[in-house]
Amino acid sequence: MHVGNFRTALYAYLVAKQTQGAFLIRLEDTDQGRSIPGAIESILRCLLWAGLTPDEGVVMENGIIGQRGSKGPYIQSERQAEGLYQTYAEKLRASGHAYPCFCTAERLEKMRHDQEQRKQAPMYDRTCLRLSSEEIERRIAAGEPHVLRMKVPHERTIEFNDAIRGVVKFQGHVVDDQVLMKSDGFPTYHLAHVVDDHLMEIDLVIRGEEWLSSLPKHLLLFEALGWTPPKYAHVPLLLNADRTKLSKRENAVSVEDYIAKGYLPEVLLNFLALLGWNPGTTQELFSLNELIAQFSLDRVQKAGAIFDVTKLDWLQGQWMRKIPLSDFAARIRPLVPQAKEDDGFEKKAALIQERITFFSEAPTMLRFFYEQPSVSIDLLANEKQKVKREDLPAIFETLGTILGPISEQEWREEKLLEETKRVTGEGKWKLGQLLWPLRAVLTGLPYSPGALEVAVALGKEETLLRLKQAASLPS
RNA sequence: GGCCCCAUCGUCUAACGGUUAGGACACAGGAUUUUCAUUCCUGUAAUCGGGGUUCGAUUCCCCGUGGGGCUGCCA
Repeated sequence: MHVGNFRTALYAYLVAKQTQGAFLIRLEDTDQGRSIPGAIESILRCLLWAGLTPDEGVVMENGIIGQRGSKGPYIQSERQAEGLYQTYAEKLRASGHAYPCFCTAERLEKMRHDQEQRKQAPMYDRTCLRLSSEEIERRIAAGEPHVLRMKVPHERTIEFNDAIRGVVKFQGHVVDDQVLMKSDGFPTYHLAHVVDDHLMEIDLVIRGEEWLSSLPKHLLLFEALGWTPPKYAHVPLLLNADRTKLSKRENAVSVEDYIAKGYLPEVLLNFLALLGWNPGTTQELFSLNELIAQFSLDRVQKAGAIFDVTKLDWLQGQWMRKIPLSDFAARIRPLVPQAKEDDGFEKKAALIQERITFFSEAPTMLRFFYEQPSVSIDLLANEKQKVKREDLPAIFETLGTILGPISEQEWREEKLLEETKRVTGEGKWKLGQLLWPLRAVLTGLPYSPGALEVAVALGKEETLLRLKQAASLPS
């Protein structure tokens, strides 16, 4: 699930909840060639993770996908199988709002190419609109592949009021005769959207700005079918740093990426809500319920927002301190990857770094122990490659023995400093990194982020709770 | 090329036509801290350009400029 779609889903959810409406999931899978196995599971999992549970449509319960609601099916391929879109396509054709087109892909390609050469806007030239009804019947009867195109009234001006953008106008003659039914019998998005949103009694459509230019087509279709269109809100796009449309190439754009990195659902929700919307106050931290209470479309920004995750880490820190003590250990624990028995520290450290990017200290510290011969002493000297997670407590214990009982006053800073300098060539910088986490774990004193990480790695949940209690956690 | 949308600090953004143009993140400096954390204080930093309208434009209008989206038998 793309973060941009996730934000749109959030906005839709918020409006649905604050207006006592239903948040509905419909699966738009009319392009058979582009269906990705497991995609719907992934999307629903992300929604569930964030607490955006659908009231109706395609739902997931106990990991099983099902459908709920009286206006189903909610999967367009199933609706297509029922001949639902075909019915309305025929109505449109009968009323003269659509016509069959037999043009081949090759001809269309050549046509567009020629139009571009002549510096014209690429648009269907209506060759097939001039076909006689006899010829049309004959070619259809002969089984010739064809599509159904909508006949856009060129003389019309289509005007509409977008909830975010206000009044927007289009001249009919610049709107292309969009394909409504493909030659494989599936509808295109345009037809499916109009038919389904009417049948499912959708009264508000929140979608990305990339749809704005096809809105006149949709409005015309609602009109041709004699239906009242929903309200529309076209939200601005999320952008790359260079202000182009947010892409996978330049950013981590999948919600699953952020889940894997250990960000809390509250954090992603809070972050995304504020990218393009603000309450008009100085409040920065919002729970889902607060968003439901305060969100409004008229405070959504018109300009696109750069997807800059810098603020995400700050939010993570804020929420880490905010969540209840009782939840804390349970929510942190699963973030630590299950390293294999024979994974070395390097591997483990890399895994941790990869998965918990906001705990920067621990991997370095683990590496230090791993590479530090004088600390590892005999314990590690001969088994460098075989160190297991299970060995960690022993290592720490050994360290404790070497350093003597650790107390507030008798802290063997000198010795460690000396060793650290010898091995790393650096001084206090590494020392602080090492001492505090270690001390915290060994003595149970709540202190550093490294301690948190070590405690997680060792499964010391009591320590986690103490750390949390100290309320001095960095992100 | 055509059509449509947009334009305030580096980023996210606030500002009934009248503010020293505000906040947050990031950054810099400082205080607290037996950590590179937290917390606190301070600082650097913006209205794309040009015309109007007005006593007065960030705000309203027009023209530029810049950026983006669409221009598929994809959504």
